[in-house]
Amino acid sequence: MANEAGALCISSTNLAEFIGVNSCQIRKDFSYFGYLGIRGSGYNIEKLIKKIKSILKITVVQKAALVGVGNLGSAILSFPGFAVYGFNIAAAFDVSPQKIGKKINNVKIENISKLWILKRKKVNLAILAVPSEAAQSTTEKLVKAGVKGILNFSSCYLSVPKKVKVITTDIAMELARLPYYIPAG
Amino acid sequence: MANEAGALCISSTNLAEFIGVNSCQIRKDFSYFGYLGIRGSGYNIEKLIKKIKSILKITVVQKAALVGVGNLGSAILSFPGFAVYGFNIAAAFDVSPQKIGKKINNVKIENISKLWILKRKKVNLAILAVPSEAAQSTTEKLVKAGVKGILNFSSCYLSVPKKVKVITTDIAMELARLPYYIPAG
DNA sequence: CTCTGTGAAACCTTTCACAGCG
DNA sequence: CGCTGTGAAAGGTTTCACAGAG
Repeated sequence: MANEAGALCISSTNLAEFIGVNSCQIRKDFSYFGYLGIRGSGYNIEKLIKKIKSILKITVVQKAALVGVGNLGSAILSFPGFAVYGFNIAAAFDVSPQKIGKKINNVKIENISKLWILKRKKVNLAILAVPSEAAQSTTEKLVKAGVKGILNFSSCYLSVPKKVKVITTDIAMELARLPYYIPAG
Repeated sequence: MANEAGALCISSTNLAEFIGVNSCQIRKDFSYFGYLGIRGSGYNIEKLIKKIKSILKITVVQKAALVGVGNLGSAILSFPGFAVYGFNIAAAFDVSPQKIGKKINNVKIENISKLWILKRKKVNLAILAVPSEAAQSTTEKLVKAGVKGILNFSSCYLSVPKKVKVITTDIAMELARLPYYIPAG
C-alpha cells in the first residue's frame, strides 16, 4: 500500500515517480543504508524518515546562528521552513547600530563583535548573509568562534580550515542556470 | 601571467586552486567548448567569460518575474546580485491587497490575477517565492502565461510540462545538509 | 503476484600522463 | 619551459534484469 495521506508504506516506483527519478535509483541508494524495505509492500515511511534523519545527523534540534540581518537575513529569520528539519535560529548578528537590539521573530540582533558567544552557546552552524566584501572576514570570525558548518549566501568562495564545511548557495547563479534550458524564440 | 586584478589570462592550475578543484577538470571541461586556451599562458579571462555567458544564454539582458512578495520575495526584489548576470526583475506579483500597488526597488507589485501580462511582456523566467500550498497552482498559472523557466524557492516538487524547466532551491534543505559533515562532539 | 535487493552491464566523470604548441 | 588539450586508465553512478522474500 503506497499512496496519499495515512499510508504506512511507499514503494520505490511510487517514490521515484513522485520526485522524478528512476525506481532502481531509489532501491540502490536505500540498499546502502541496509535492509529497510519490505518485499511486496515497499518502505515504511516513518522508519525511512528516521533513518534519513539519523544519517544526516538531524535527529536532535540543531542550533544555528544568522550573521547579517539585511533583506535576505531578515527573510531567513522569519522563514518558517527550518523547523521542518528541526533547526532553531539561536542567535542573529549584524554590524548596523540601527539593527542591534531589535528583535525579529523573537530573536534579538546582537553586535557582530559578540560572535564569540557562539562558542559558549555551543552553536556549530552559521548562516552567512553578509555582503560579499565582508564574507571572508566574517567567516574567519565564525571559525574562531568554533563554528563547524557555514551556509554561505554570498557569491564568493570562502577559504576555511579543512575541519569546517561550507555549503554555498548563490541565488543569482541558480537563476543564471535557467536560460540554458530554454530554446531561443 | 595569471594573477590578481589586471591579469589577462589565468591558467587552469590557478583557476582550479581558486575554486577548489583539480586542474585537469578545468582543462577537460573547457576543451569541450573548443580551443580557448593559449599554450604557455592559460585562458584569456574576457574570452572565457564571453564563452560561458554565450553557453548559458545570458549574453543579453534577461527579464524575470517575481511571484510572491513575502519576506523572501521582498529580499529577492532588493537583491543587487542579479545584475551581475544581466537579469532584470521586470514584474512582481502577490495576492495580498496590502502589497498590491506598492513599489519595492522600483518594481510595482501587481495583482497575481494579472500574471497573463507576462506573455505580452515576453517574460520567460519566473522566481517563485509563494507558500508551499500555493506553489503548484501558481506554477500552472505561470505556465499558462508562457513562462519557460521557474526558479522555485518552495520545498515542493512542481509538476510542469516537459518544455518548462524548474530549478528548485530549498534553503532549509541546504542547511540540513551541513550537520552530516560535522563530527559529533 | 508485488516489490525489494543486488550482481552485472552500460554509461558517465575524473584523474593520469604526456605529446606538442607558444 | 609553461601550459593546453587529450587519449587511456581509473573510479563512480545509473540502469538492467531477475532471484527470491512477503
